[in-house]
Amino acid sequence: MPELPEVETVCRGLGVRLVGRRLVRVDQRRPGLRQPFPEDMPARLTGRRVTAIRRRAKYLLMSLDDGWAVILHLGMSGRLVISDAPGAPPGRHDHVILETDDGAVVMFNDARRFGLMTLSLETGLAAHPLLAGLGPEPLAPGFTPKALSARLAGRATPIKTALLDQTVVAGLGNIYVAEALFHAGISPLRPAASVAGPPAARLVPAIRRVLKAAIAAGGSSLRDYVQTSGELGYFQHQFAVYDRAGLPCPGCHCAVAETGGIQRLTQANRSTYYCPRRQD
DNA sequence: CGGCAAACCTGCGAGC
DNA sequence: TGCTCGCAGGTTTGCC
Repeated sequence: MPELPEVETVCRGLGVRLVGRRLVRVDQRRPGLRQPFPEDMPARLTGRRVTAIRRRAKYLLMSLDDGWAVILHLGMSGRLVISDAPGAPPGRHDHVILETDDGAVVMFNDARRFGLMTLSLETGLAAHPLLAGLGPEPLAPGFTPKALSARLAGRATPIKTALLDQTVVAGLGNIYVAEALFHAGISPLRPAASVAGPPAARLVPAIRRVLKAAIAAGGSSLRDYVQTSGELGYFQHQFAVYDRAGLPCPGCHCAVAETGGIQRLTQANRSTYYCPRRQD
């Protein structure tokens, strides 16, 4: 579910309610998710003031007033929902509950438990194993066609697979890779190395445009994802190819009977959607 | 090292 | 109705 636009949306929603607030209650309801929670996590968070919240790739980073930071990942099905109902009974998959000094309640809910929450010293974040190897932020100025080309050079793997690799570019997932490749007119089957150069000059702005539009729409809600307010995202209504196998390509303006419409195939065990006529 | 399949876990829709 | 199967936004591990 949550790729860069969804995590960015959640990050902004959390920032509004948490930055400057003190955590007065932390309820940890299981030992961990993808990995065990740190020893005594509730005790180490209780009483701390939140000084900043930012996003790196698909990770949320929450800085505390004692020099520590929370690293949080939503996995496939994670949600962070804020309410104003302290003491409300937790739901089946509410794993960690944070309460602030002004009555906000943040529920970390994750049915599939692929999410993650851990602690790191702020000064050690850059070198943290989860974060150290990440590639460039696609919305930052350093993400240029030249920079992307350098990371694709020499790679035989399909461009679809390469863009899912978080060390190539940070934050893309299955949805936005498909959408960006469509808008750039690049086949997901092309060897990554062949995208270096002129195609990368189309791909970089396509990635940026798709991500910005998705953030503006509050992300994409397919099954699990909601914003911190509980509202759905609505970028799924703007998908050109993702989850649209057999439907008409928005670029071709041809009958599905003639073109076959959007095609679905499997690459590296994930579904890929594309239009063979407009992407080569 | 590069690339791919499987594993992690739950829920849901489709088909029988 | 109820069962089984396949599939789902991500990441890591282990095997060629």
